[in-house]
Amino acid sequence: MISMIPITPTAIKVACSNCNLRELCMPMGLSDHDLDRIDQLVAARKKVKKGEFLFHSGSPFKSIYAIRTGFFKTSVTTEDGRDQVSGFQMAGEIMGLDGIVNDHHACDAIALEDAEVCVMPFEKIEQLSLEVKSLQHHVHKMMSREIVRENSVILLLGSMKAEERLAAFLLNLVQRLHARGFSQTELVLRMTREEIGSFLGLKLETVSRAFSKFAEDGIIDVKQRNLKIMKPDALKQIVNSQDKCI
Amino acid sequence: MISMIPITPTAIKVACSNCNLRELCMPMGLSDHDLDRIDQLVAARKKVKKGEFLFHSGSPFKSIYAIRTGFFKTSVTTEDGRDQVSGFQMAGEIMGLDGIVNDHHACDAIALEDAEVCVMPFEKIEQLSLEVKSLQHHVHKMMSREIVRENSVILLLGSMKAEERLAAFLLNLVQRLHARGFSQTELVLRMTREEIGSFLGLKLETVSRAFSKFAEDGIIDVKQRNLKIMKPDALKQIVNSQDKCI
DNA sequence: GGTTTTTGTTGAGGTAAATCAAACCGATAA
DNA sequence: TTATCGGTTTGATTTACCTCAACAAAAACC
Repeated sequence: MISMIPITPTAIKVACSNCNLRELCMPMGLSDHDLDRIDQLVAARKKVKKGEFLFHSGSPFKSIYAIRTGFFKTSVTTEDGRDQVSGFQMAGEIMGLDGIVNDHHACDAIALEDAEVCVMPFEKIEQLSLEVKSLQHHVHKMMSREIVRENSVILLLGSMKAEERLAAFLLNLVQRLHARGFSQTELVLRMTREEIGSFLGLKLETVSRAFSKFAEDGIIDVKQRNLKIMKPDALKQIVNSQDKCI
Repeated sequence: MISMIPITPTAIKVACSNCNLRELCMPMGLSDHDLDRIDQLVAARKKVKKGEFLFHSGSPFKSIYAIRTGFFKTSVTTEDGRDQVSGFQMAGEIMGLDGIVNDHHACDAIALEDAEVCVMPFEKIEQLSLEVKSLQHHVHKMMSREIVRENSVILLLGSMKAEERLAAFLLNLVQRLHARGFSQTELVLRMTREEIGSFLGLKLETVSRAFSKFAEDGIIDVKQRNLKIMKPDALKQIVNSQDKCI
């Protein structure tokens, strides 16, 4: 689905001004002058094949990346080798912001399907932010958005049970896809059950069982990675189903 | 402990330049000129009594806050009323960055003991960031640091079991306290078992049992909120104790 | 000082999710 | 066609944590 985002394969100019994802990664309402300058932010486009790393945890931080096409996962690792998926990213989303503090990346970014990203050297962004106020504010917003996103993941991991987590995850996925012009009800899961489980703090068997349960209840229709949400409201209710007995 | 940070009660000038926490919340190596301007960032100091809110989730975002003295918790809430502690903050740390994206706060901030914070209007910060490059970079670092911190919380919640979580939590606490000049081994817990549990995604009974277990094993010495770490290495080993059987 | 309230500990039993294990499916290749 | 392989489903069993409950110990309140 993601890869169906229309791009004109000929004459791709490395420029944000004619990018159809502009409103997702760049500030709006820029003057022509500022727009010209913003175009210089993207040093290059980079293709990343399915399964390849965009960056590794610990590698030097130079740039942040905006996804043009494709789908990524980011994962964090403990000293003793445990790792966990910390997020899934789709077109228009930004990766690499966690590298700023210590000048090296704090997570791995791995493509779950063939992808293309815009490479934006962070030095350049900071340079230009000094002059284009709306860009500066946009950067702040991107980072704040990531903080808020992680807040909600923390809430999910700390206070929800298996089925609630999966329901919240699915709703979040379609919501983001819908914002990109895709269906509100149908989607293709780009990740394995194990990766979903890792993200949700569950084992793959538990994820599978939750899928089966939802399907059995007629809430969703799953066939492998193809998923159709039959009763969105039922999903929402599952998420907000904290025992309200009292 | 925290409240023992020496401050001169007389003639407190609202100025970062003579604040002993400067190196924690502000960039270093500023020229005198820039330092003068930074001093203007702090609009006011604000005292927050134990149990009071510094800000509420949903309330309009205007400022971020640097803790001068005291100890806070932040907590996030689901639609259906579940809430969870998303972090504990101590002197020199910043709160409120999650408010930037949507112009309203995304969590509650509650003082766990009488506290004092520096109120820094974010508009002012952005304004001054346009001119003081090191401040701009500092803001980016603060936000990135928060992203990385949350990453590690996600890892904790998603992949560790009860005792590992508590051990990681305690180590993180002393490490931060130590960076502020306090003991590496002794600390006073500013929060209840329930709040620790909420943060760690556990019930208070589980937290209490884990404490008792650690004490029984001679790893720590707990008496109410007073805690002494007898074997830091044992704690570290518990954190990194993913079954390495194979 | 005593009384209430809050906070913390400990035990017994129940349950959601993990673990272990087997079978299944779809894709790719021999 | 059959074989292989990664991913998925499903069942049986175990276990870590939760729940419920009683009690103890501070802290707070009058």
